Amino acid sequence: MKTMNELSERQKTLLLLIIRDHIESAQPIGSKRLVDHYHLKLSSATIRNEMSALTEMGYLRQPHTSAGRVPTEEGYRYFVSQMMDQAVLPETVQRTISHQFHQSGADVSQWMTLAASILAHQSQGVSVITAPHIEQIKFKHVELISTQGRQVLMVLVTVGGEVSQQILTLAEPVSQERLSQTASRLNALLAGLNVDNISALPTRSDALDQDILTLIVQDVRRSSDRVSGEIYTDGLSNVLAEPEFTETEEARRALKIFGEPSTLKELLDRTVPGGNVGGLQVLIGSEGVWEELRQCSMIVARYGVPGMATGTLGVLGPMRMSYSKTIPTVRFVAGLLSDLVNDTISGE
Amino acid sequence: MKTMNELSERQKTLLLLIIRDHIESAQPIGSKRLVDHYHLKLSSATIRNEMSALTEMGYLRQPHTSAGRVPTEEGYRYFVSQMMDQAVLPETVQRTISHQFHQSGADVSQWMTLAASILAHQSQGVSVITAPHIEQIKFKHVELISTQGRQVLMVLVTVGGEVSQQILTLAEPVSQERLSQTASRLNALLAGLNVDNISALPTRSDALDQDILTLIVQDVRRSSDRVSGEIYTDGLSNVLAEPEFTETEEARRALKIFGEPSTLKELLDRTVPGGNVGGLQVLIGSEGVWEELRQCSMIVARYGVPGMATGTLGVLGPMRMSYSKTIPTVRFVAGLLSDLVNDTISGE
DNA sequence: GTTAGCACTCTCCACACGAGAGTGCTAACT
DNA sequence: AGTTAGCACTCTCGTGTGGAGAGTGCTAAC
Repeated sequence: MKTMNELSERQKTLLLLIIRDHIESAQPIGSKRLVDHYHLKLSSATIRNEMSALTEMGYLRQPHTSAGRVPTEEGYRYFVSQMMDQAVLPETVQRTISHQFHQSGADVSQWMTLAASILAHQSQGVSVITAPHIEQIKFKHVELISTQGRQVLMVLVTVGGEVSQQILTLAEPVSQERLSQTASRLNALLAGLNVDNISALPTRSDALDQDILTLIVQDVRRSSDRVSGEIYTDGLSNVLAEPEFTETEEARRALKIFGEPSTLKELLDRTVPGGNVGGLQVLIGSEGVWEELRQCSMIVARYGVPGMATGTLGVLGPMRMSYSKTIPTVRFVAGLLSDLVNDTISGE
Repeated sequence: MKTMNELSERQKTLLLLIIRDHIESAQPIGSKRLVDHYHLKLSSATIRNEMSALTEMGYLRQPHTSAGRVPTEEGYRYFVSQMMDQAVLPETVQRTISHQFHQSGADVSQWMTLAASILAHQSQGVSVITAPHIEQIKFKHVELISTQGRQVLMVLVTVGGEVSQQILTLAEPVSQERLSQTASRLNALLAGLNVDNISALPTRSDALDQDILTLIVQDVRRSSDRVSGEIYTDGLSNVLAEPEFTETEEARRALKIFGEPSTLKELLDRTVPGGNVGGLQVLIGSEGVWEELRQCSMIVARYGVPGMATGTLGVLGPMRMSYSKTIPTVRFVAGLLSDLVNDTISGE
């Protein structure tokens, strides 16, 4: 295959046409079909010549000698690079989506669920989102609540509004009053500090204060270390509807990945190690990091406020997915979520 | 079919043997196969006669004239009723499972994930668990934390240790100091009360106190109304491995239900409306409430402390699932979770 | 009551065969 | 030189046919 980049104008149109048609119909596209459907001013023979050339160049492929053409990974890549910038979500859709977000509560988990649902529905693929994760965690508030005997519930709030809770078991029972005093002392001491600041503090004289302080550091450090937040997903059943997954073997392999949230999470983590917010990444076929997903494509983006709180969202689908719809949707939703994160971080 | 309950001893053994074999092999069982595998002191002809009788009685079925026999729903039901009480999880497995729980953190969500994973793994089916849900919610503690401008984070703790958080937007900015005062007044006032008690309280003179109070009632009421807690699931890919789901149409329908957490939740809610803790329910085939799950069976149990906090756990699999392994596992895990819930409610 | 024997039925698999779709090539046309 | 019509060729897919194999039910003998 000669990868010379000299696609004639006609070859370009033809290639895009073929890919578009194949994305819709899921079938190999033949020369006759092309002339029939789109009234081109060319004969099928001419088109055959061009198709032959495109095949030679590596953009198309024949499943077998007497079938139509199917795009190769290279073909899809060209297709995506062509429509990448110009693809825009229709006004009406944009407004519908925004509307849904404004109707939903101000709760992060509701946003995530909604975003996952919208992405899955629009793209007819599987959507995956990680909750926004605070990158530089700053302490805001701690609360100690005695529950039963030596058990104490510690609620830790960070500047971004993330809340983590943990049940501690103390060496001996402590009154709620003393717990409250400890909490208020620590609140005064730690306000606005990050992990490193806190670790650098001198040891406290009060034993209880010091114990709690240690636990706080542990907890904050733990959530700093996590690469991403909780995971949300939707649209699993979409993928089973696609004809490329009729062979059960294929479906089984894909399901193994789509189905288990833990795998999906790892997939996202692996895929966008340090991607920039705003950028959109389109991984086609074997470009992806996962062996089992050779047949699939993935569109991922990071959202949030860099340096503060970011998350990842993406859509996973067959290589033959509707890029022209999915790409702008992912882009739009990422923007929307970024705005929401920005609002909650910096007040309104 | 005559449903006379007069199974001879020999028919009983034969029926159980056939079902056990079919659960393992997933294939219709013929008379010859039976004599070969299990060295019975009978000829294939005699077995054929008995099989014919069992078919007549509705316990077995022939997929087609010249195939072996396959259990009917009735057959499975008989099978389950026979092994229900005697099936016990091996000591070693029990210990392994307990061990895993003791190794994990003291966090509810970790317990759930672990339980789901264990169930799925042991049963080779799809596991579903709802987090323990407090039935009679009692107020324990509220905390108000000013975040940015008019936004306030409200953290609400109930007696069971459940924590809910919510972001409020007040009419005007309020100092952290005033928020803390309001919180401590409300904490003194509401300690140990349930929704109805709180609703019955006279209106507070302080406007801010009253506003927050109203929000607390709303929040508590909302979580009281939910039938069950958050849902956890695992083992989706197991089900795709089963031969009965090789026909894609079948698989697709099942996936539509297994795949979306919301559907699973509804399924559980519908299935165990008022089941008692400790009891185990086995739903075989069309006994279930879901049309699409005619081919499936479900084993569900409730766990927790009745009247306080309960949840549901279950395993969904093909009708041909390994009941003898799954039933005791579900029972054991339910007991384990009940103990854990009991511990966190009543201290240790 | 049990068993051996046998005819019968039905599935499954392999193979062949024709229809259909699509191609590549050549030769003629503009 | 680029485009087109025509044609032979190739490959898939659906259908049909014909054993081989498995399992049954029945009958007659033990």
